[in-house]
Amino acid sequence: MYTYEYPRPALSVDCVIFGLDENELKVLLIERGHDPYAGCWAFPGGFVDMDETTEAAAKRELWEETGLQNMFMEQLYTFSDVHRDPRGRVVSVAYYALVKLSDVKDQVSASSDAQKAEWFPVNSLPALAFDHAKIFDTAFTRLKGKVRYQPLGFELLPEKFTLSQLQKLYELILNKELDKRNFRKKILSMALLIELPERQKGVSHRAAKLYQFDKVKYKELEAKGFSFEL
Amino acid sequence: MYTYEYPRPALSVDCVIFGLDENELKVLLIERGHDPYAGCWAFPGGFVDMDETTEAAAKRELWEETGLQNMFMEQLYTFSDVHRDPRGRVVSVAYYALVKLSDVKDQVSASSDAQKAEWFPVNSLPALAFDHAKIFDTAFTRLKGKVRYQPLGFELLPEKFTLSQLQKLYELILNKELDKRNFRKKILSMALLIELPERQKGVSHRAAKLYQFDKVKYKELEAKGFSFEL
DNA sequence: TCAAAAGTGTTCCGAATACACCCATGA
DNA sequence: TCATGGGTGTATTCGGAACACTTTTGA
Repeated sequence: MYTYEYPRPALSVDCVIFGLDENELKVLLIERGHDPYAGCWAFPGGFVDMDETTEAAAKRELWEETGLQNMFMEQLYTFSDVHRDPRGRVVSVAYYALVKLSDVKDQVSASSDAQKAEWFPVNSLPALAFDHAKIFDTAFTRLKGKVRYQPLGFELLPEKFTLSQLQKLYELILNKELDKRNFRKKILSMALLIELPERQKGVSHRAAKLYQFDKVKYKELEAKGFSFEL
Repeated sequence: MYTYEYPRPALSVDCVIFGLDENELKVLLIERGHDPYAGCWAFPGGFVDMDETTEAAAKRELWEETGLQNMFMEQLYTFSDVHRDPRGRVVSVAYYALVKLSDVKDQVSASSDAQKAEWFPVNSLPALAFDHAKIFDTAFTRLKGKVRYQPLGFELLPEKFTLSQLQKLYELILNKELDKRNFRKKILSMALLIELPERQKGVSHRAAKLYQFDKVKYKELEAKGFSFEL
């Protein structure tokens, strides 16, 4: 057996979780109960066990701290500044995740009894612990970049959504207005949306058709070289 | 002072270094001198010291093992499979780098006395140690994806190059033929190439004009929202 | 004079953009 | 009946794709 006898940095994970709340993009933060940075807000995270991958650790921590699971999650970047944690050398592998906030909004506050968890609009975050402001910037930049050529948007919407909801989502993330007719033409021309035999309910105006993203078809097309692009 | 008293995975870095050799894209491999995987080829890499970032570690290892420095380098992905290293738990932060192979070809073999370093065409790699085949796939996929919307190609060419060299490079990486006139039109229309008052020498056909990439101008345009795209 | 690569414009087609009005619904 | 958002088509413009011949050079 071979072993390494050098001192090792500690290894942690952190998760930036995005959720769409009505007309605002939000992220989930945890209020730290003790030092360092007691009272500060931080992304959920923790240390990696010896028998789990970093991705498994990220999912476990998320489950433990927020009760969330089964969302879209992807590795973001590994942060290794020597002094990023005052307690000593900690290298952190960051992930970002997208959740259908409409489905889980109550769930989060209910299950995070020990710690205070809260959704904050991406444009008005409180002071963040460690280098989490940097992690957030990296995550948000990645999301903005990737949403244009990968169908990430659907991970943030409910299963059934209207075209206006979809458009608003893109306008929020890309931070620019889109033409309604052109947007619809383009998104429908990809033939990746299933039109449901249902409509919106309880709105005081004409009810919009509901659509669903056809994940199966997307996977097929993707394998054939098709690339989603907005 | 706070400390963590849990067992920690070891933390290493690995570098996939791409170089363009005539009409082939190659990567640099090191032959392993001892177990595990003695005699196998692997990407240069090593363990992260307590007082350096992973990026610094990657650059240091590269310098120690190959004598290379000052090349373009970017974090690729962090690999954390529990059994990726038979010696125990090792998490590795992988980087990829691009070098102007024409400038450094001899340098590498000269400085890597202790270990055998060799450039292999990306399409005929030997068996690789650990999960390095997976790391390579990730790196090559990233390169192919990123070269289209970031001016990475120039990192692989000599300072002064011809448009044909540039085109061949893109054809190699994207693995498809490009139309000469359209390619030139497009690349010149970006106005990011400086036409030098020089030409190719020693060729038995009409000598091509030499160009240089205008990095300064690119940075300016990029800051204004311009995006390179081939 | 031959071989080999450099260099150069135009036409065509499809996609992106810009743009304005009627429809359905609940209050 | 009014306010609110849902839903639809066309004309124009711009960029991408296809395509072939002349020029220069050294061997």
